[in-house]
Amino acid sequence: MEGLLKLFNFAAMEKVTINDIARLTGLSKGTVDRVLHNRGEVSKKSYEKVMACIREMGYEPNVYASLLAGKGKGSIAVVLPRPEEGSYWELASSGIGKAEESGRQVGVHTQLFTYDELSAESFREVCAKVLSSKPSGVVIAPMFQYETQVFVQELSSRNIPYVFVDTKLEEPAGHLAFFGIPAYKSGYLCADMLLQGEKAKEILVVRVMRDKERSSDPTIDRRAGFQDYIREHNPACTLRTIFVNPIDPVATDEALSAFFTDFPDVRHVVMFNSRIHLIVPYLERNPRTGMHIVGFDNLPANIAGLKKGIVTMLIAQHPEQQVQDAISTLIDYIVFHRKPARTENHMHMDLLTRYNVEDY
Amino acid sequence: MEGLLKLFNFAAMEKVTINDIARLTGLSKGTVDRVLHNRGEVSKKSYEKVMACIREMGYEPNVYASLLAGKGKGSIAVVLPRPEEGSYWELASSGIGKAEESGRQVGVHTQLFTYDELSAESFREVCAKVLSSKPSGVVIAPMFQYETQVFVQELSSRNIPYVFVDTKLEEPAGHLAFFGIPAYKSGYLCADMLLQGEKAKEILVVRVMRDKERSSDPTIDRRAGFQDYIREHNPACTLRTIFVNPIDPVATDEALSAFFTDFPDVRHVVMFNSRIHLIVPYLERNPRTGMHIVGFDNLPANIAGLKKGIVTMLIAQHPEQQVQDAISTLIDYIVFHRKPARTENHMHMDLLTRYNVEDY
DNA sequence: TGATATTCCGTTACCGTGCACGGAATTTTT
DNA sequence: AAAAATTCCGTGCACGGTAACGGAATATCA
Repeated sequence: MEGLLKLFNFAAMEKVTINDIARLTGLSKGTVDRVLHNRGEVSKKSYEKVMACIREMGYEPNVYASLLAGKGKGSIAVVLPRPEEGSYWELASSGIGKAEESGRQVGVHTQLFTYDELSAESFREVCAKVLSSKPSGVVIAPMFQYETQVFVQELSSRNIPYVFVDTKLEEPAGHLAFFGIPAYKSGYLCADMLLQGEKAKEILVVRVMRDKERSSDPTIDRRAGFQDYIREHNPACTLRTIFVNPIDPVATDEALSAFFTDFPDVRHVVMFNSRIHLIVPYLERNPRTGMHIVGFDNLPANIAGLKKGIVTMLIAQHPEQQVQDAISTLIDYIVFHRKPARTENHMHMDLLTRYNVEDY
Repeated sequence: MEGLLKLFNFAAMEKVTINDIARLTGLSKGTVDRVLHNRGEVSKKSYEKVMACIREMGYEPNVYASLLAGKGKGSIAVVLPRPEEGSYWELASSGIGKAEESGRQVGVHTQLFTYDELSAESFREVCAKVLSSKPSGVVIAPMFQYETQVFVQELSSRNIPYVFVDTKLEEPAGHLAFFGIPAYKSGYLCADMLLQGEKAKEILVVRVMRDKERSSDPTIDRRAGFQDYIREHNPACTLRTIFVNPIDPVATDEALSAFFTDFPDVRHVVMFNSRIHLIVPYLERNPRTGMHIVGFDNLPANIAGLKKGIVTMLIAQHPEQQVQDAISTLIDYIVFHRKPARTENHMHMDLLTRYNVEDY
């Protein structure tokens, strides 16, 4: 048989079909199909023969024929924090749209599930909903370590593949892939971009006050990376922190005003979350020359700040790209049975200035 | 009929097939297929009826069925300058690989044609070869305005779609799309990145001497953008130019050495082509502190210079992405009959530093 | 008017897989 | 050993579209 197969392999060359396998093994395509999807009702002998032949001939199923013949391929659940208007998570959600398009063609549709990013309880509820929707794949932006752990265990036991975006669990889990940026490094980069090889005496770090329950927060690592850079390259520099209230612009303005009367010489400002736009209105009304202001993420409001010339640079994580890639990866896995090239995908940290932001 | 169709449209909702159209028009799917690919042999009356019905029902062909039934879809020719080792065009060529993968699945294969970027004659020869290969689509990186003009006219007359990368013709042509970065703006951006809001007294502009025949050169516009930025933001600054020989490292070192003995205070260096790596060896052996060095393109050698800390920043055009997008666009058009969203695609100018270059 | 072109259109056999159905081959039961 | 239960496997249709083939309807010619 060996010889015969080799011969055939050479002759057929291009594309081996299920019929070829059937003919070569002396079985029918029905049987071949059964072993391909190993759904039983095949004798051990036949099974081995078919498997050998498949390997020998390098058979690869024709995806298009399969798609044409098959029914729907199920749905993909995307689990994200509930997006507020113009927020980071709204940007992330927007990635679903494009992925949905390509998914629809292969009979996969995408469903968004959102939870309150401050409440582990709401996350648990949403997980239950997701499970009862019987998805064939799940994309998760995890905020709560423990709850997520429980959730993915359940997914594993049901053989449902899942992909993390933005953050992943600390313990190595059975995730199909992860898409995000390295938080620590992004902070390091941020410092480099802020200082540009110069020295600064003082830097203003603006933080938002939030009593959030979430247990994994990339801004913590980001701040660590930033501080390490300063320690290494500019140890004489002082970091001065103020807190602002994201839902109270007046208080924010007052806080900034107070700061700059106390420290009028500060020229460098940084924020580690996606809300650098919060400080734009104040600086627009109270312009200061020679400012270097660096923030994160390509939110519309941030980009507006960039174009106005208030914000010097944004480091973009492109969350929309992350969820898009995550969904594509799942589709590839579910429909085409292809595993992603890499499990951990550290996405490129994009640097945005007023001069390169136009072209996306 | 109007009413009936509306009704059906509502009822069918999800996916309209060619059989539905046939049934609704009282014709056979053979006829419907003929109008869909307008290959004649259909009476005007039937043609109109089918077209109306298609529009009414929002019919979209099932790509997978089509792919399954159809034969090969032909080939795409990619016309680029012959890549030297580690050059810009080698990077561009590498984009073919990934596109080839997705193309193969739909029965389209990609073929690379290269010409000598210094010889219009060789370009003409290659064009002839391309035509005789009867491609169903062409990607062109044009160097010679006139010859390209002639070539695309020929393509047009044969109804072969073509896409430009890197540069396009000055006169609006019938190209399906263009992928590249805005040259002038990239120079402007480059100046902004080099100075970072500071002032400089002098800037070294390094150029290569090449007596090339090519008639469209993006580095010219790039230099213009750079100069305009300087004029606007830093008019007191002097640009000092030296020329280096790309194939003679020793002479390059001497030129740099001579320059820095004459002007030891210069801290800013820029090159407008993709060869910033040429000056890396000298600066590695003769380190100077506080240097700001900006160049273009993510060539391996340039990235190495970045990682060593010699080059401060690279502005990447990602030519590999450009040709990949170009090929995808052609495939979309040839196979799926979809036109690209935009004809002119100004790609994002990516800013690379030593801290964000790791993750591609 | 009958013969011959020409235009137009329906039929049909694929493309490669998925899957239901029923039947043959084999084993277990009585 | 015949009947019943299993195990195993082949057949055939469906999926939506392509395109060759040949025939019906109409137009053109003698």
